[in-house]
Amino acid sequence: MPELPEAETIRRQLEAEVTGKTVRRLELLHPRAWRAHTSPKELADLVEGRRIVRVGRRGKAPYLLLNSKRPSVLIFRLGMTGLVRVAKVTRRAGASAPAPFRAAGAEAEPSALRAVLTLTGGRELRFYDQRLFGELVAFPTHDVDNTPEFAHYGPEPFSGEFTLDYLKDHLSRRSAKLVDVLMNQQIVAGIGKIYSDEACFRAGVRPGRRAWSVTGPMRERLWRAIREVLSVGIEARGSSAKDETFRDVYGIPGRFQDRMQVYQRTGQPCRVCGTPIKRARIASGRGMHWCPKCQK
DNA sequence: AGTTGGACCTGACTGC
DNA sequence: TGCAGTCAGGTCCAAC
Repeated sequence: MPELPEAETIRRQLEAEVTGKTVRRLELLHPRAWRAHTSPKELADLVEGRRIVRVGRRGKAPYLLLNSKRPSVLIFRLGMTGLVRVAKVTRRAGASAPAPFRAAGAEAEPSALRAVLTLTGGRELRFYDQRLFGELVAFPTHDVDNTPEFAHYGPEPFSGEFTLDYLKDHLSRRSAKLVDVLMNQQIVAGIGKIYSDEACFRAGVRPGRRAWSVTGPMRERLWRAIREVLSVGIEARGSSAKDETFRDVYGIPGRFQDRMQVYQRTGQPCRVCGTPIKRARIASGRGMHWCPKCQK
């Protein structure tokens, strides 16, 4: 599932690959590839003929800052299975459907192709999304943090705003489970199932605890663990575990799954103490994983 | 307002 | 072998 490390991997690669290029054309290949309140024409107007001046990321979403005479931003909401690929333009001008893309890594499912941005310089960006939870979103501004997409977001985990006191404050005021608080994008942006479970393991705290019950040295361990585990995830170029379709823009899987301690390891021995990893459901029906001995 | 649970979606997997 | 049922989770939304 694309979370902050996966989005940051995409951001870094796109920055190197497409900065300075101009979007010639946007093709939308599925009615759910863009947000419903924007028409395809509005979206195309915000993207086509504009130069990519910067590549950014907020939480789990990479975005392109575009400009010609007026600024705009194109946000990739990746949802569950969203992928962004960079490819050479291989089809002839005027052809309506892109040829299946084969990259150095695993091949993306051609039927999951939702949108194509043709760029200058013979490159194109392809947006794939198997389960259709992702979409493209654009706004006529560079003030990204104040767009409807991100206005309600909490601080970036690596920003100076995400202090220990900030985390303590939000934990103490919540009765929800810790894992739900960590995944709440309004509290801190960029954490999903994988990295919340892994941060809790690293901090030695059970993800099912009520947030207010996380007190004392646990809070500082958790605060450090969040950033450590996200840093490791970024270094590993994201996570491509068994059920995960994530690939980088070249089609290459990430390596964080090799470092996972609890996520998707139900019943397997804890790498620290050998106790079988447990799994339980949280409010939204999703799973959380923890070691019953290492985590209190 | 905060918390909880369902809906959305489809490929992979499970069990009969 | 085939096919219905289940699982997976990011985000939104309704109900309490």
